[in-house]
Amino acid sequence: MSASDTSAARASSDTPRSEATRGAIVATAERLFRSMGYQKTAVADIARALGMSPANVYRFFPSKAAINEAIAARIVGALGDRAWAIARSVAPAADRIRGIFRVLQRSTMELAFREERMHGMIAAAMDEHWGVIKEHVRTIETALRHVVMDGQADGSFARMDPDATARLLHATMISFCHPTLVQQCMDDDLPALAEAMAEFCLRALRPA
Amino acid sequence: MSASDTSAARASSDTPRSEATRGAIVATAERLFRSMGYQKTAVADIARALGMSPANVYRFFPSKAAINEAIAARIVGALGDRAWAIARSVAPAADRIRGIFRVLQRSTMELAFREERMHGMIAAAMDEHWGVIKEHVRTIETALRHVVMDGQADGSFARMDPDATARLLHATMISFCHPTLVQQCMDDDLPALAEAMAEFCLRALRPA
DNA sequence: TGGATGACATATTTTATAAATCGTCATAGA
DNA sequence: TCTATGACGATTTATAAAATATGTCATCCA
Repeated sequence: MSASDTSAARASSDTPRSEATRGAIVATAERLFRSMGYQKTAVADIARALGMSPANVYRFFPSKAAINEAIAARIVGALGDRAWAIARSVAPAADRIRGIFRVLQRSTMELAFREERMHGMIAAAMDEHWGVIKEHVRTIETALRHVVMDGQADGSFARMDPDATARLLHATMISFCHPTLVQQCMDDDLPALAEAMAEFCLRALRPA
Repeated sequence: MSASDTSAARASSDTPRSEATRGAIVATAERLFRSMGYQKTAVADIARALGMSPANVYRFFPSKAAINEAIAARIVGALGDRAWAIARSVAPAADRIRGIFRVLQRSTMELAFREERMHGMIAAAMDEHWGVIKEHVRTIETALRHVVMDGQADGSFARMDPDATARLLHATMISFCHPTLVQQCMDDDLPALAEAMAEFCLRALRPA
């Protein structure tokens, strides 16, 4: 659901065949991006790995940037999925907030440590306003709003504007989830900050 | 008080004469940094503008980086001063929190719009962990702690750990005060975010 | 005819080279 | 003696040329 409609070539209408080829391109590109970085891999590299001509890749993606975005969408899509898995769980709303804070912090940190290449790509995506980022922010804020509304419904959260509240919760997460910042604050104890921030936000959310 | 002891040359012990020369160098450097950017101005430019030789500049500063830091210290020092002016005022603690959030947001935004060059320098200072930044963060967090403790003393804030609370408040401000982020989110309504975030934090601070 | 390709024009990146800057030091003037 | 300077090596940065990458198109094959 997350990373399929990223304005792909659509040269051929969405036949299953071309759908599969797009998937193969994305999978191969992701593998190459992991090993050599997205800036160093040429579409010629991707094409060669798939045994096709470079020109043919452009039958399935309108540009290299579109391939970049598709991979970035997979990465942030995984984050969004984890957040939503918690948002939709049956735990108390407060625990779901804690869980989302924790999982997004941990995922971002793992990305930064174990997949520096991908981490750098996401950082670039934010610097350069790639389309996927806006979508991802929306996903996270919607998940947060979902939990906020649940908490309001069962009386554990105060009745503040759900949209505004979700935006604020997301903003508080930026300090330990934004790629640029986690790289700047690598020596800080970000997991502890995330935990403390969740508790702080829950204080703000408690009913009057 | 803010930007004087940034590890200057100290070649000559702090005679008033050399103190004045250091000030002249800083003032000239700042002017040049404003007009042509800190990376494009050579110490030769600074020296020429002052009618002295480049080598002589190094009698007062141990390196170009030290000059950069001195200027950066002036910039962030001004921010810290404004924050402290509010922190020490006699307004209710809650209003002082609001004021600090507002003034830091506005100052950062003005820097980004009206003095792009300096804004870029501060962003670089954060990326590259210049010493001034750690100092500045401490200044801001101490000012926040000051207000938090005042609020706790008069019963308007809950009795949470003042240090941890100050760190959290500062972390929430990052989303609208960090140079990199304000440049990324220039189209967002950051002033409104700052206002809303202040109210949100005050909810967290209110006593049980 | 639908799908793939080699060849090609343009834009970007890499590389090799020249220029400039940073910072040190021995020396000169007050 | 204290302050300032010109000259100098090491390192960075600007520049121009070569190489590579991107994206398009007419052509070719099933």
